[in-house]
Amino acid sequence: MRRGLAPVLEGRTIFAARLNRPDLRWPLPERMAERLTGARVLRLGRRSKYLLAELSTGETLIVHLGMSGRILVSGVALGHFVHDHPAPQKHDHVVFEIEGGARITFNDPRRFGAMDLTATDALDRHRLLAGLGPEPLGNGFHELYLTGRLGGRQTPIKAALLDQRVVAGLGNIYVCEALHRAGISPLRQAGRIAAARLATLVPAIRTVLTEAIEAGGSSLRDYRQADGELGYFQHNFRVYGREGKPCPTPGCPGTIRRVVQSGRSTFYCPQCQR
DNA sequence: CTGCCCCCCTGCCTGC
DNA sequence: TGCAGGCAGGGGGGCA
Repeated sequence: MRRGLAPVLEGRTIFAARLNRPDLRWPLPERMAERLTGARVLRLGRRSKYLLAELSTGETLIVHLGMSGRILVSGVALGHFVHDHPAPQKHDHVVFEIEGGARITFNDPRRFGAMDLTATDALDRHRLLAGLGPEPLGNGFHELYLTGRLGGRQTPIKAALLDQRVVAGLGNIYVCEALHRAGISPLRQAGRIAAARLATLVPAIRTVLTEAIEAGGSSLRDYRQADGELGYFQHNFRVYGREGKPCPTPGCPGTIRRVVQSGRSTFYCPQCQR
């Protein structure tokens, strides 16, 4: 999402912001439209699943897509196509008009998404960002860190990896996929994973994320890239959503199972994940 | 602090 | 055709 939006946002001024309702998951920030209008986007960053638009006003706009959120760019050339402004859709909650003709529309049927505005120099202390663990693709995420962080924990590894304080930015799909690649059962207690297996988990997580980003993400129902195109990593899922299908691990006779852990679906192969 | 459970909300699909 | 129930890429908050 960040990669798709950066070219149309970075260095550009926000000409207008239209709020079609006062809240998403939480109330939108006080006077949000006024605080954004006329601001230039210096840089579009990301931390965990939060998009961070650093503004010339000294504030940063924080955006989270929740489960069903989409951000759509129209009115400018993206790749080979000029995407005309589409007809307004139900659940278009926030619309930005950008210098250069781009329109950025935030659409979110379930409204689990969120936006906030906060002083850039206090960004690290923002309540949504303060407790986050290391970035899985960054230097702070490695075997030693993981061993230390998971040591003694009784919770299943699946739940631990979904805990954003342990590692930031992993969701249900990518945790399932990474555990399968590492040969670790999602049911296994986090504190009781052999060091050798934990060592494979770090590269497994990195590989899954890198491949998924390269594929433009995973489109199941709602997700679209910034240009409206579908992501296609869903075609590379090895376990997610594949209950009853044969395990794709070469030589593995297993069948993918679905179980529920802390209220979320887990998909795994009981044969090759231990 | 840990682990668990509920909740926020809409839409879509299945089965009866 | 209608309706109930289950499910969905997240994550805050309350509870024991």
